[in-house]
Amino acid sequence: MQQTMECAAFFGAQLSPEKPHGEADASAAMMVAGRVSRWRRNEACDAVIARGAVACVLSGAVRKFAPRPSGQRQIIDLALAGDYVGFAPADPVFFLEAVSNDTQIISFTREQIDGLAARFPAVASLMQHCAGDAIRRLEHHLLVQGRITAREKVGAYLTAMSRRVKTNGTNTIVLPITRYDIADHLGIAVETVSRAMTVLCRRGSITLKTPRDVEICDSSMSSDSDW
Amino acid sequence: MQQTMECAAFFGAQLSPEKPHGEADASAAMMVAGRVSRWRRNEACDAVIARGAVACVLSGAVRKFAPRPSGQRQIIDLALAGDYVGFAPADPVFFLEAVSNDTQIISFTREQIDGLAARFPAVASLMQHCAGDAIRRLEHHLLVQGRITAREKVGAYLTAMSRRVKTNGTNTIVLPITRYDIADHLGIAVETVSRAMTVLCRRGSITLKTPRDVEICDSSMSSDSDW
DNA sequence: CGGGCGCTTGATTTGAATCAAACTGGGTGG
DNA sequence: CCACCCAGTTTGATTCAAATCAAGCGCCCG
Repeated sequence: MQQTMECAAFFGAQLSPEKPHGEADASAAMMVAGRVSRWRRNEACDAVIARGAVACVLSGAVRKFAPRPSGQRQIIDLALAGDYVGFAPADPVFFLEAVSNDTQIISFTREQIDGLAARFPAVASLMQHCAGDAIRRLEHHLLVQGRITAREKVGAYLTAMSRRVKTNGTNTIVLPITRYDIADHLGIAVETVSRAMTVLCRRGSITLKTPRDVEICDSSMSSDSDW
Repeated sequence: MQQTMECAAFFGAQLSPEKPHGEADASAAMMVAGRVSRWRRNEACDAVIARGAVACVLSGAVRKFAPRPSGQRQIIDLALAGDYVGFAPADPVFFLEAVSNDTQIISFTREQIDGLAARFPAVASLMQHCAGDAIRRLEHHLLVQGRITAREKVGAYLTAMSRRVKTNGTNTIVLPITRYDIADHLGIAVETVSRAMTVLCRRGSITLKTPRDVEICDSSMSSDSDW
């Protein structure tokens, strides 16, 4: 997914979880309708999700955030390859930025989506499904934000990432974002993120090969006292 | 809305924000398809949103939460009359409870919704719209959760409620939930909520006629340093 | 090679949790 | 009818986790 991808295969896989018919056409139609754009690290790409539009991350990752007067950013959503953003009516409070170099996005206007959904039931159900995913992502994030201790937040973030990032069979993941981003995502200070990592290391819950390469040894770390 | 309501008028208003045709049929169909249930304060009504189902609050209010081992509840969503819940695939982590006596809910199965949406475009677009609303509610909640100080959280909660609750023209609102619920909603302690209220009173930002009746005097309180 | 960014660690401060206790009002039972 | 009880709320004292302030290290990139 990180490398240049086969869009057809990409949408095909998303569109046909159960129904084996019609998704080829739907996939082709989505490719034709959508506008693909490419962004570099930290570039603002918020224009692509104006007014009810929808966008899908093809490669790289994207963060949605609200800036704070203090200079902090409240990162409310992190969309990885395959994730959709922008179902809610666009709120001027939020910005969208590429997290990594060579982030590719395919975006659709509200009209395009409605048109596609009308012609292809598979697209309509994909959109429903993806809106549900977005809701689930937000709910989960809310749960993590509400966790009491900073260690739990960081642990929960790591285990969530290990589920969302491709792992090549190992339980080693490459964190898509910096410590600063993690801090803004979890609503805690960078130093606290760093300290939490250190503690988790000492406990043997994780191993840091480099700051970005994390091996998850004990996936029960997300709870000092579990849910 | 609090009293026994005219369902037809209710759905009619929701269905016809712009299109004046067909919504009468759609409204009638929704009333016939949906199952209305009635709950008392603190009753669990989670059964109604199983497996992709959708429910709409007719009167009263409903809270969606995840219990914590500590006995705390993480309230991730508060649905008032007119709000919809349950677009995300039901997650066993979450429970649904009535907040007030005489809470009425109308619930639809996934199949019912799909059927209605297929027959009535207005219903399909209503569902999209409501999913978007749910996302916005969650995003806003995430923003509030991420706010730094407890006073800001409480202030933001109050201003949000003043927008969502009917106010009879005045800027006095009746809080739909207890301090305990507010605490679990904002991820802070009851005592902290109470103290924050007291401080906001002393500052003149609000006036407490009774603990539940709040008059909003200065709606800029939601920010010690605004967004 | 210098500079800045990302990361880590240490010392200090502080806001909120926790522990503890008292007050209120509405509802129930004697 | 009154006494009691209890859920909800408020206030105070103490503790503690995380923010803040401060500094140093490694590394990539220009």
